Amino acid sequence: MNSILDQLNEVQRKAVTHNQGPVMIIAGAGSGKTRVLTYRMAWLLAQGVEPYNILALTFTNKAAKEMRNRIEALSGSAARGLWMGTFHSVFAKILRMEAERINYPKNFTIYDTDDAKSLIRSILKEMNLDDKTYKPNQVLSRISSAKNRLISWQQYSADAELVMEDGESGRPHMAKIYQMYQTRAFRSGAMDFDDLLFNTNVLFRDHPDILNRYQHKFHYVLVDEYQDTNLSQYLIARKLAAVNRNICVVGDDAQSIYAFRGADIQNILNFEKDYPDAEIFRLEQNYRSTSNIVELANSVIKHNKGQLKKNVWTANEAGEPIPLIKAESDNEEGRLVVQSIFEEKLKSSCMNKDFAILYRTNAQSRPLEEALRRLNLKYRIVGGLSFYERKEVKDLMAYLRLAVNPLDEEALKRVINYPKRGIGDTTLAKMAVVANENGVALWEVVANIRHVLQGRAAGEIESFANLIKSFGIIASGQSALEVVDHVAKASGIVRDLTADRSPEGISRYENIQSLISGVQQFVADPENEEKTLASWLQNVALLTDEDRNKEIDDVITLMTIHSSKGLEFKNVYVVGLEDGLFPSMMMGGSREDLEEERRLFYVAITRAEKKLTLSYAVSRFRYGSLSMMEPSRFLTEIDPKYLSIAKKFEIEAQPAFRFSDQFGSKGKKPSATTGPQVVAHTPSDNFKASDVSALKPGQRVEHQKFGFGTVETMDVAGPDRKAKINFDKNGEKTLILSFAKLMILE
DNA sequence: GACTTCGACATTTTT
DNA sequence: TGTCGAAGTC
Repeated sequence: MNSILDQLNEVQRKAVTHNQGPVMIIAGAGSGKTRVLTYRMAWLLAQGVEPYNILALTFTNKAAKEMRNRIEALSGSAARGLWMGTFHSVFAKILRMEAERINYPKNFTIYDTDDAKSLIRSILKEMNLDDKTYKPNQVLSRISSAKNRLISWQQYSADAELVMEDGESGRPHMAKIYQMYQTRAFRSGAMDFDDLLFNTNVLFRDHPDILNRYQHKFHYVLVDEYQDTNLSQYLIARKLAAVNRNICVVGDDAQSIYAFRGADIQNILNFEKDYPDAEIFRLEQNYRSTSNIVELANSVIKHNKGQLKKNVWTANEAGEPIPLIKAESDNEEGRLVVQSIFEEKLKSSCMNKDFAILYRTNAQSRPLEEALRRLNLKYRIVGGLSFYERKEVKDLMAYLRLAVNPLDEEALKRVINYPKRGIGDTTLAKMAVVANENGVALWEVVANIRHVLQGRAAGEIESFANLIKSFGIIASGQSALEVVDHVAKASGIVRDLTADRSPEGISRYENIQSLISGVQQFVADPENEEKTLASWLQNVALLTDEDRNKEIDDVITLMTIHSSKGLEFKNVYVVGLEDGLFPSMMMGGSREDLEEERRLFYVAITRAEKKLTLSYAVSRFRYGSLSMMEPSRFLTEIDPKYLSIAKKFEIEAQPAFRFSDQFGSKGKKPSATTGPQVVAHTPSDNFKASDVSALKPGQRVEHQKFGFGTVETMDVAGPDRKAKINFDKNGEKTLILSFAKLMILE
């Protein structure tokens, strides 16, 4: 075991061997974070700690899987039985064992985001609410953030402030929707992602005996990516570690990029307050990247305030300076980036898999794909619509869900008329009314349809109910593989798909086959103790990564920066560095939002080992029409000495700013000779883009970048309506209203 | 009840 | 731009 410790630097070694009491490891990008975590567990195992006494929590399946592989390489079979997985998967497992205690069926369903949205839509319809004021997405995220803060629907409706907020934003029925949503999901024997964590908290709160059992079971609790925990997760970890106090958290506040889904960076910033006796280790040596890359990243992140003190450095060589590519359009950006990859491949004889292209939004992938195809470069897109989101896969999954839990309303609605059996919307609506009136699940009505309906439709419903019941019987008796195979055929899905001989139809059929072989693999994997359909479903419901993609393929990877977290590539291209896109204009414009975007940029930069390339386009197709872009403010924050064409950037930056002239601005521009030609403006703390459809000449406005100004003239209304605005510090600018971030004052 | 067409709409990130 | 839901037609 000592030989293992030899592979660590001094701080790493201390962090690994200091295994009693609370520990926080602040791990800079590329500093061997995963290595420390895995060695720490291997070290514990070597000290004779039983694997089932160790709980390791991650955020992604990918991270959990990688850690498992690495520990197995170190400890071999001793690692078997470690409790390791995502927060959601570990606690789904625990909830499943303890389900009766909180009145859920043992085989509860896990609703994915689509199920949740569809449920919200049904509720809105039934409550006669307009889904334009109550956008399902917004409703869901409001509910989600409440649950992440452990606010039940009862507390929500009793909370004057929350209710007032909803009233002010024109959505007074939000609390009621939340209540309905929870009630219906509960009746369906279903939990959404947030419920898994919320209900774990409920379980531990209301059942001290259970909490006590797990507190004593887990002698050691490790949390990866601690900066991404939300309140719900934070409390779970804290409670579980309260007895043994052997909690070890690893994270990097500079890489916190999930505030939008409730992550609270304060959790890591306050660790020392929570555990005054905590031992803190700082991993500051970066082993991944060239010093140019490390220092460029540092020069970016230092614009954020309120960080944990750390100094990331590297002993690696300086490496190449960072090129900045300027393109006239998104298509040209694609061509230039791909061309650069092509040349780099020849020059340094890299493989395809040594390259990654990172962007802020999935929509940016298309021009890149086209360029890659033109040069015949193989690539793979991570994210986008995953395998499990395909219609045919979801259809089969819905049948399987029903086999395990017929109460599952979303699954029921999905397949009650697929394949076609003449049960239409009218009948369904009728049944829904009956279900609501009696406060029972939709399934109860379906299963007892003769009490409600007679006639042809009733006959169809009856045979559907019998089909589902027969699936249920098979599911409880046979192995997952047999069930899936049977259900695929008996449901009529296979027949429906094989009837379609078009290429798409064939590929749909192949997806079904692929799902079946997925079950086969699951059943064959010794790591999965339970081989039932129910446990497979639970497993799959929490799978989003395309873990299915074999890494052996030599392909270029395209993905969002978010999904690149934790990965590294020899060559990284960060594209679309334009204001409004990155940083995203969807963010409110507050300092916190901007800082999160900046951390996202930091994450992107630090994925690169040998060579980093940045790019932006002057114009880009968005929402179907062409829009003019300005270089990202982040580019101006980079110390130019790290850019290979720093000087050129300054010169080339001008055309980007000149575009306002093309729209007729005669305003005087500041005669700066270096840097961007805009007098910097820091948006007010309460800056928020206003609805500008009613903007009038004479009004005072604030622009995020140009500062305060007065509206001079307005174009006629239209999709690219423009306004001429005279800015106090930056002169006249003509802005396209649909893209300008303006706050109307007074 | 099934199918077609049209129109509106939204486009940030994920367990 | 493309998706998705709703209304309209057979």
